[in-house]
This record gives sequence, C-alpha cells and structure tokens, in this order.
Amino acid sequence: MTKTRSIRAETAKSVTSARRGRPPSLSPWRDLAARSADRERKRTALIHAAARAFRANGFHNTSLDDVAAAVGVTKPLVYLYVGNKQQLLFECFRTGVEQIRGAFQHAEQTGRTARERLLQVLVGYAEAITGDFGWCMVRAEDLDLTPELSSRVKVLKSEIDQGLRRLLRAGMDDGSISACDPKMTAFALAGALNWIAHWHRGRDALTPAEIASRFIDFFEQGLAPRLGRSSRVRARRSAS
Amino acid sequence: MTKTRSIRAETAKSVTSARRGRPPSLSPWRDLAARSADRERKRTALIHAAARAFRANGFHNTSLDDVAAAVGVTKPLVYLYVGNKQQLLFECFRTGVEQIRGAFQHAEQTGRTARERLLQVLVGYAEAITGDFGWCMVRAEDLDLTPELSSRVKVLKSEIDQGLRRLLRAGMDDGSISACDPKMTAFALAGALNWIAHWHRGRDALTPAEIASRFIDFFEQGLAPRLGRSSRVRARRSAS
DNA sequence: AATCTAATTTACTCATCAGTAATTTAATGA
DNA sequence: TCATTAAATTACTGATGAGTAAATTAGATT
Repeated sequence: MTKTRSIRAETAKSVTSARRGRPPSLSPWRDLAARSADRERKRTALIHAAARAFRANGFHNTSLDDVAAAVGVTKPLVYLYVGNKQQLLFECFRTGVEQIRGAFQHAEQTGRTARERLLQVLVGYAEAITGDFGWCMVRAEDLDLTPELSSRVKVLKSEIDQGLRRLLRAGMDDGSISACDPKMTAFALAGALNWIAHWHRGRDALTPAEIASRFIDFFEQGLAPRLGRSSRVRARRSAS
Repeated sequence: MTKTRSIRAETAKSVTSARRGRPPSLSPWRDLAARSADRERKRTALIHAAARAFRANGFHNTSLDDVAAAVGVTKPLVYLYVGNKQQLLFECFRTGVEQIRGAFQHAEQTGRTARERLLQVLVGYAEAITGDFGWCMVRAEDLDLTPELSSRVKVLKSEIDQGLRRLLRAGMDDGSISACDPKMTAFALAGALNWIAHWHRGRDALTPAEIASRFIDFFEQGLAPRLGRSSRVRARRSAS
C-alpha cells in the first residue's frame, strides 16, 4: 500500500517528463512508444502487487478488488491490463521463473566445473524463491489455472527440472559430482529450495544468500561423515 | 466414489452384525459402544474422503457437497460429524502428522546410531507424504484456517521439525552425522520430502519406499565426490 | 473550443458455496 | 404399537467475488 505507487500517479509522472524532453508531437511514434511503455509499467505493477497479495493471503483469499486496491485502482483495470485472475497468477509464476532462467544463463558462462555451475544456479534459485514471486512459483496450484495455462506452467517447470538434471549429469561426467540418480536428486534439490517459500518470511534472521549457502553446505557434503583429514577418528570403517 | 463405501451402507452392515452376535439388549452399553464406534468410523470416512478430494482438486475447489457426495451422503452431515470445512482440513492434517509421529516413535526403539534413526524417520516421512493425507499436510495453507486451528497446525509442524533437529544433533554427538547447521539441514530434509507431494501422483514408476531410498542416497553422500575407493575413475573425461 | 480516443470507474449480474433451520426417515425401547 | 431419540435430508439464507456493460473522466488532436 505504501510501497506501491498508484498507477495513476505513475502515469502522470511519466507523461510529464516525456513532454519536457521533446518538442510536442515531433513524431507521434515517440509518444506511442512512451505510452506503450507506460502500459507495460502498469501491467507489471499489477502483477507485482498480485504476487505480494497472493503470498500474504493466498490465491483464493485474495480478491481482484484487493489487488487493484493495492495499486490504487479498480478491478476492471485488471481485466484490461492482464486478462483475468488466472492469467494474473500465471504472470506471477512466469516472472519468478524468469529469474531462475537468468540464473541458469549466468551460470552457463561463469562456472568451470558442472558442480560450480549447479551451485550457482542453486543460489539464484534460492534468491528467486525468497523473492516476491517465490510464493506464486511454489504454492500456486495448477488446479487453479485453466488447462491451457496449467500446461504452460508445466512446461516452464519442466524446463527448470531438465536444466538441473542436465547439470547433474554433466557433473557426473566431468567428475565434479558423485554418482546419483539425476531425476530424484533434482527433485530433492528443487524441493528443499522450493520449501523455503513456506517458512521464509520477510524479516528472517538469515539473508537469502546465507540460507542458500547453508543449504549448499548440506547438499555438498551430505549427512554421512567424510573420513580422512578434517573429520575425527571415531569411525570404524565397517559401519555403513 | 467406487472405493469409498457409503456411510449408510457401513452403518447397516455393522448394526446387522452387532445384532447377530449378541442377544438383543443384554446391556445398553454394548450398543452404545458399537454406536460410538460407528460414529467414529463415519467420521474418519468423511475425513479420508476429504483428504482425497482436497488432493485431487485443491481445498478451495472442493465443496463440502463434493466431500459428502464422495461418501454417498449430504452436506449437513459434515457439520454433524466434523464441524466445518476448516476443521475438516485440520483433521486431515492431523491424521497425516500422526503417521509421521509414529515413524519417530518406531525409530526411537530400533535405530542404533542417530543417523540410522533419522533415516528410518525419513522413510516413514516419505511414506506419509505419498499417502492420502500427504497433500493436506504439505499444501494446505495456514491461511485457510482459523487462527486457533492455524496455531495448532504450527505446533504440530514444529514438533516434527524439532524432532528432526534433535536427531541431527544427536548424530553429530555420536559421530554418525557430519557437522551441519541443524536448523537449515532439517528444513532442507523436510522440504525435499514435502515436495514429493507436489509431483507424486498415484501411479508412479517408483514406490514410496524406492523414492525414499534414492532421496536418502543423496542425503547421505551429497553432491561432492568422495575421494578414495570407487570414485574418481573418470575424473579426466572432462568437458562436454 | 470541439472532437475523438484511451483510461478508468460505477454499478451491476450471476454463480458458487459455507453454513443452518426445518423436516423427514430410520432405529430403539417400552 | 406407539413414543422417543438419533440420523439424515431437503430446502433455504447470506455473503462473497469473478467477470462485464455502461457511463465517466482525462488526454491528445485539430
């Protein structure tokens, strides 16, 4: 309510500044471009407000009046800018997924071993989950979407899943990741991270990066003590 | 619909068999006990039907008429036997949690090291999540409950969480579990398992026990290759 | 100013569904 | 057989909220 500026206010501002910079109606294209950028800004403002409202109250306990009011606007605008409630949820989902895809792309360029790339992805993943759109990605139900949108969600989810599996397999190939079932391991990794959306609430003791780092500590070393060097002597090696 | 017998049918059956076994009205207590057992059977039948319906369609997309119809009965009976919709969800949750508590108790008696006990708990946990009540435990939202019920849910969840942390700490003490942050590790473990409820659908390739076993493989060894013995063979195969 | 179009709101419809009251049907006991 | 209580149903209320049509306001254009 305080954070999100009213759509109306944003419109006024941008139009004003557009005027100031250029002689009036040099070309209508400039104005058209500005206007369509405006439209896009309003649209994303609605989507963002919806994501926060859904996270705060759940999808079904959030009315479109709520969402619209959060941006200082009325319900029919939602239909103008986004379409309907399900579309709104889908856009939230898509926005969150986009962040994760970004993490994949970034890791592709920087990581040396596949494990390094995977860990980078996991950090980005965790950050996305703790963000405003995390809830929608994780807790939104396919059942609340039309079959059409639901299947698009499944495609997006599957892309991420396949990306994780690919990195796991690559890691097994280059020796940086120990032997594992890529499918189940990808599920376990994604599940652990997704679950963060259930317990992480804004003001938490740990930053997203810190959470990610501790999760990764566990992902890397596992529960079983590693023999040698740093671990203590107490293992009679026959045990496991 | 086919699986769940109508409450009415069950009533008829049990009353009949009770009659056949005993002379009529030997003591009203026998009848009273049988009747209250009947009540309990009907109650749990409703709760079970609700759990399946919630999993299939989601909480908000399931009406009490649906639930009642699934047992061959009408809506007002839900209010008679359970209370209201939120109570119904809570009872589903509670039933699922009970299974997990059972796993803790069982592990307490059988496991030798804390890690063994933990792994047994995780298997039971996974089986509970894949069961009929898994969805309700995992995907039900606190927001859909009254503050009263919501806080009872939180208590139950917290008990499980604390149980996991306790085992992790015990494992670090007895040397069976490597050093870790118990809180975050418990979150990661529970999250990975909880997430199963999102993708596991009745007829899956793997049985719950198999799923649990592969998850545990990962939990135990982690991603980083353990040097020595078997691994490191293909360390050179490098870049894809 | 006059006009045209885009942006936004007001005021409505319509369906759904949780929850309840009134009534009926079945079981039990004398 | 009749009365009493329990079990279940039918038929309703009331609120909510998605979605829309019609009216209004603001912005741009000439």
